[in-house]
Amino acid sequence: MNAVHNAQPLPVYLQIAELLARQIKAGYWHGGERLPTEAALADTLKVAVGTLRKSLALLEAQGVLERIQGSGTYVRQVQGTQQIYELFRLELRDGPGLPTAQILEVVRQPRPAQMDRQAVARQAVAGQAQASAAGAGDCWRVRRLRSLNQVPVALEEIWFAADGCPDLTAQALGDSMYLFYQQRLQVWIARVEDQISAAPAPDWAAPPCALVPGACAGYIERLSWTATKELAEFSKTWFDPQVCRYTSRLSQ
Amino acid sequence: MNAVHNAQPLPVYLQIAELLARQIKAGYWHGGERLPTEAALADTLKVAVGTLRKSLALLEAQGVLERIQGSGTYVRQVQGTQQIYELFRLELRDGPGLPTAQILEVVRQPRPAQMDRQAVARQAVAGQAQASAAGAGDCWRVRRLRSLNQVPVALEEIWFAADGCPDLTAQALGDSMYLFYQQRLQVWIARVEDQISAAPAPDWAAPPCALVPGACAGYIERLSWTATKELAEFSKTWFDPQVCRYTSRLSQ
DNA sequence: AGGAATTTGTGCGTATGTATC
DNA sequence: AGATACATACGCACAAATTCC
Repeated sequence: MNAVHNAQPLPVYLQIAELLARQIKAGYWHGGERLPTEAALADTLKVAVGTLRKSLALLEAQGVLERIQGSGTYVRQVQGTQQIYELFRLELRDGPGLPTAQILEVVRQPRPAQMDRQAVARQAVAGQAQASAAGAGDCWRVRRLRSLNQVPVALEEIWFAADGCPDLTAQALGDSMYLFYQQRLQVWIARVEDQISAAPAPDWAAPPCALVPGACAGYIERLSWTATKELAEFSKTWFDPQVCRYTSRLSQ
Repeated sequence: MNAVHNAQPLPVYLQIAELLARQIKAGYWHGGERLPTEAALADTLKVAVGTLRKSLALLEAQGVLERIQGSGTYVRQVQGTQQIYELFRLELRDGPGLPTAQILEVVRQPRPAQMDRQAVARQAVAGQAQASAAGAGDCWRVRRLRSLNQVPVALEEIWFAADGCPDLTAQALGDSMYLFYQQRLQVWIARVEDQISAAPAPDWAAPPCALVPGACAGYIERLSWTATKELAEFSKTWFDPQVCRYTSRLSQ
């Protein structure tokens, strides 16, 4: 099964979440403001209240909104861009900033070993290891410098399958890899798993990033899956713990 | 407003999630196994399908279950203990292990500055800074050594308000602070926010933990809130990045 | 202080779409 | 192709928290 050509429309609740996030980003709703009530919003957006609630819950989990029972739904103070597509979770120490990216290098490489991980639960049941399939096809490896509010904060190394994307130049990649995946590869990232620890910065670390090769840095490994549960991306991120932090919110 | 005496029953969907997590921990459902269908489970548990789905979604977000459309709901392979109360998110590099804790120290201290943070969204609207209220009451500071499968992996420093808990000894604290909060203080932790970076290990680091004072370690700061949005806990965790990682899952 | 109105949280039930087997 | 199982969407009733009068 290839990753190309599954250009299905997004579920309504994701469209709504995306719409609201864009409106907030555009300043239509400003930080601290109270949104209309669920009933009013659902009415103007022509969706059921339950559907809207799912969108609002998602935006709350992402830290875009705060919902207070009996009071209302509020926009949290500062916001970055592209809340939905952008699963970037690094924030400056005084709060989220505007994320941008600068491409440092684009090369073609053999698929790294970390992308061979299997889905654990199914494997144990289905028995047959559902064919390691694509095998060890080539991957694109992209190196980027990430900034928040123009401040360089992290270095990224990203791998994704080269099939479905025979040619790739730095110009084709924008600030958001997820937007690129969706618009150019028709691949929608539905789930990510991050593992955060600390590690020496890579040997290609150099100014203008404050990281020094071998010096201690925050370190993130990310696996991203498509809506069809196929592994779509593997990335490593080294960030400067003096300047930014990884933020994770969980509610029950 | 004090934190004591709000012993309200948990919402049904949390009770169900708790029940399922305990059954899995007890081995009633084993790793890789497929659970009964939503309809069957909802029927035996005497709840509506929608309510059960909320429980299953929560357990999936916590990494306990994996749900596959058209196939079923599966138990993920290895599991720690107390999935619901325990929001511990450190895992060994080969997967989650059984978490335990050893109390190193319990002392009474003035409230740290980090616990004075305000709810941003409301503040901007309500204007009046809703009374810094409790002011700078005393806190208990607990230091613990955390292990996974008997392997020491992290050091923790935890603060929580001393009111409602005038006396505290190491014996009164179990392996799970959240269980302690719930059973002894009647405080239910509903939401946590973690910020992960890297930092030098504290000067009280010592064997049997592999961390060395001043050496680079993974570093987590956590704020925990009650269901009534009151700040309940502040903690710092230093972990050995050679042995374990912080794991964060997000799906849309 | 207190009660009514407002607003989100919880729970229930149903119908339809889509992926898997 | 048919049966099974989860995903999405709709709608309603009541509880709980907040706000306003």
